[in-house]
Amino acid sequence: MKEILTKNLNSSQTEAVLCTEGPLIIFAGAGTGKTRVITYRIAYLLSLGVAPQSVLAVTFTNKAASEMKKRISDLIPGTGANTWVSTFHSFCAHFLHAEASRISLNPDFLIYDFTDQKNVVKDCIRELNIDEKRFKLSTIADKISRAKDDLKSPSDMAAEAEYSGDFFGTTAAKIYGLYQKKLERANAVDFGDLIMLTVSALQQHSGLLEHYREKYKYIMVDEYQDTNHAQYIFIKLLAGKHRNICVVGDDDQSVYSWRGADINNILDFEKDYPNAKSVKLEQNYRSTPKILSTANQVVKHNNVRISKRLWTHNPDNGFVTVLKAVNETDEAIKIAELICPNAYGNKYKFSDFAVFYRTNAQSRTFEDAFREFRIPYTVVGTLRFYDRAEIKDIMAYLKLIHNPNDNVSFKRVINIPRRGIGKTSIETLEKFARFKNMSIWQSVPFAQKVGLTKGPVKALNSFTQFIKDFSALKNSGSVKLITEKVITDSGYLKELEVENTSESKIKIENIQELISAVDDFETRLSDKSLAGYLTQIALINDIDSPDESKGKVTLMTLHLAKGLEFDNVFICGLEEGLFPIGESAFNDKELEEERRLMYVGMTRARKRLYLCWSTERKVYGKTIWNMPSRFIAEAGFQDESAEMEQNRKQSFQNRLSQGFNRTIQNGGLGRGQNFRSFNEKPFKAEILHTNAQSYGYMPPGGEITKDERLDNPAGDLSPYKIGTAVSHPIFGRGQIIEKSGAGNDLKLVVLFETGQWKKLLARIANLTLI
DNA sequence: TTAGTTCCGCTTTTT
DNA sequence: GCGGAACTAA
Repeated sequence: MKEILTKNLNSSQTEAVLCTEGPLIIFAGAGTGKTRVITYRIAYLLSLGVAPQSVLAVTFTNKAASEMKKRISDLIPGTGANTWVSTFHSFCAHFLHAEASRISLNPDFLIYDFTDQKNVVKDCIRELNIDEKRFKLSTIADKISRAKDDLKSPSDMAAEAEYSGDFFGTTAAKIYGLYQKKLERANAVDFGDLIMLTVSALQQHSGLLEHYREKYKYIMVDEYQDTNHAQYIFIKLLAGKHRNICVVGDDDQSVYSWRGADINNILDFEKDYPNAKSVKLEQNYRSTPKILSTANQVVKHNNVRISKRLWTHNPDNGFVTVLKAVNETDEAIKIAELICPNAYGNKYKFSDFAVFYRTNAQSRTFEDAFREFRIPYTVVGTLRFYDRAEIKDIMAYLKLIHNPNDNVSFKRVINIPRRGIGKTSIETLEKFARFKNMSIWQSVPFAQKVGLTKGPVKALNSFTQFIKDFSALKNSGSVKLITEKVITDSGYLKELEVENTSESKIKIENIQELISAVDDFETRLSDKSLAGYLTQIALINDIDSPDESKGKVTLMTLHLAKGLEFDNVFICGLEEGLFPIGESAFNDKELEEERRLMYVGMTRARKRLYLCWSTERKVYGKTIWNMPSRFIAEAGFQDESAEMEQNRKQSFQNRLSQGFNRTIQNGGLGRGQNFRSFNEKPFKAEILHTNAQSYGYMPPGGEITKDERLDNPAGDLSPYKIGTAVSHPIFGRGQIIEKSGAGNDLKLVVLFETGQWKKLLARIANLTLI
């Protein structure tokens, strides 16, 4: 086994793998083979005879967990599959189910997501007669979540606020208190509770703690820089006996402090475990030296970090460059031009490109431009499958069948489809329920007594009957059957069919997809119960969509980019106020987190990295002028941006004089389209996501071939086109990105592979087409 | 009760 | 400039 390891690992990776006993911290820089080290380390442990059941590996995302599981069982077929690899939340959910009786918890608990949480908070704020304007839903819901991340109860929060004379905090604590009561009454827990309840169970029941400590002799934590206080304590408790704890992370990639992550957990690991061994993985296998040194240069500006320096043996064949645009549309067009099929002599697939931005709102401009340029793209992460209204509706029915006391779900579907049960009816009923300390469901029989009119009473009764009719199926029938019955018998599907709009058709499609996801769940998992399904869904917030990104350019926020890699990366909107965002530049802590986010983005690039900014940008419908982001200067581009300003001004003038025309001849739209029309929102978002094949443009497999090159604009007979790859006797290979003038006066702006930009007179530049 | 209209206020979002 | 929530009219 040792030979296999050393053959496939470098020396520090090997060192980390072989160190199995005692606390170990692995500082794993971007692209240094972190997952490889974790999986090999587990494989090595098993090869030493450690029982797979006594190894616990914890991650943050389901994606990371399943990836790790797969790689372990690839490495060790058979026993490898028995190691316990899961997310923090999923582990705790299992724990709470298993130990429910010991800690007087009803094991049928539901898991509330953030939307559910906000709904409960809303109820609390109204019930307590608190000014909704001053105490915003999401702010309070967030504050409650952060409190749980810090293992703070409502009274802890109240005491703290009291002490510091914080009125807002005092009120928030009141809301938190009521919120918690409501959750208990509905037999629901939120994400924060999963961890917090587990921690307190372990703290209060020494028998339990002893048992789990003994069980998990080896513990590994991935992305340790993202752990919050509760998770930190949880791990500390579990590892308290054998102390074989190995954490892996990169403080430079800590970008979730706003979600409670505490970077000090990783920075202080060696203080917490004084005899800890520390290994730094610094050899990068992903990026070119130029990209790495630039990223290093940027992150070096942070004060709070563990010093490290990434290096690589990779060939130096890429570049980092700055792209300056005149406005956000121009930014998108310039990027589209670089991506469009002419780019780089057909060397790349669309899926080799990624566009990162700080805020989701920025994606729209790119969607418009890419559509115009016939560039297939996929926007990652905007609206997740299980967050769609129609899916949440169906899920609410299922939750209600499982647990009728779930007020959030009750209120969600009581009038969907419309049953004539309005706001006032529900409010009266809810008030009564609250007074009697019962759920809305339990108060339905008293509807008439409370003064509801005939119609609503009748509708309420038939609704509760409808839910009750599932009671037999609930325990014995398949979840798929229940789901199908809900969809049809509730009239939900019917209403969508009658609506018959493009939106309703998509909703129906999504519902069908939900059914196949349920089917998938039933064939894959051993726990086929409704309860099992609901837990599963609460913790896994997306369905697998393997081919989603195939042959498409990826658009996403920088946060979502963590862990991924692409040959060509565009980081956009690099402007003060947008990235670093808002007021973060005035707060060292926040600024450093923004800078880490920049570092994360930069280190995603394998070969080419573009730092893009725009002098002018529309924000909330108003045009604003921004300074270039300090991160551009920190990356060492003070001079270039000045030089390029000249080029850009010139090129924008040219564009203006050409009336922004660009003709696409072999795409579906054969006519010249004016770029101004971008803002007119030509299609619905769903249509934007259709596979590019439907345009007759992308061949299967997503490879770009010569035949699909964009043609010349009509009437332009010059061989020099925007996007054409050329070679220069001195500057080497490059690509035309701007052109102006004609004939003897034809000027070209060429972006060379070295990253340099040059404006050349075509007649004397001696360029050759390649 | 619901449909239509106006008004507000906007980072990031692993679970 | 857009979406959600709150208000208003029927």
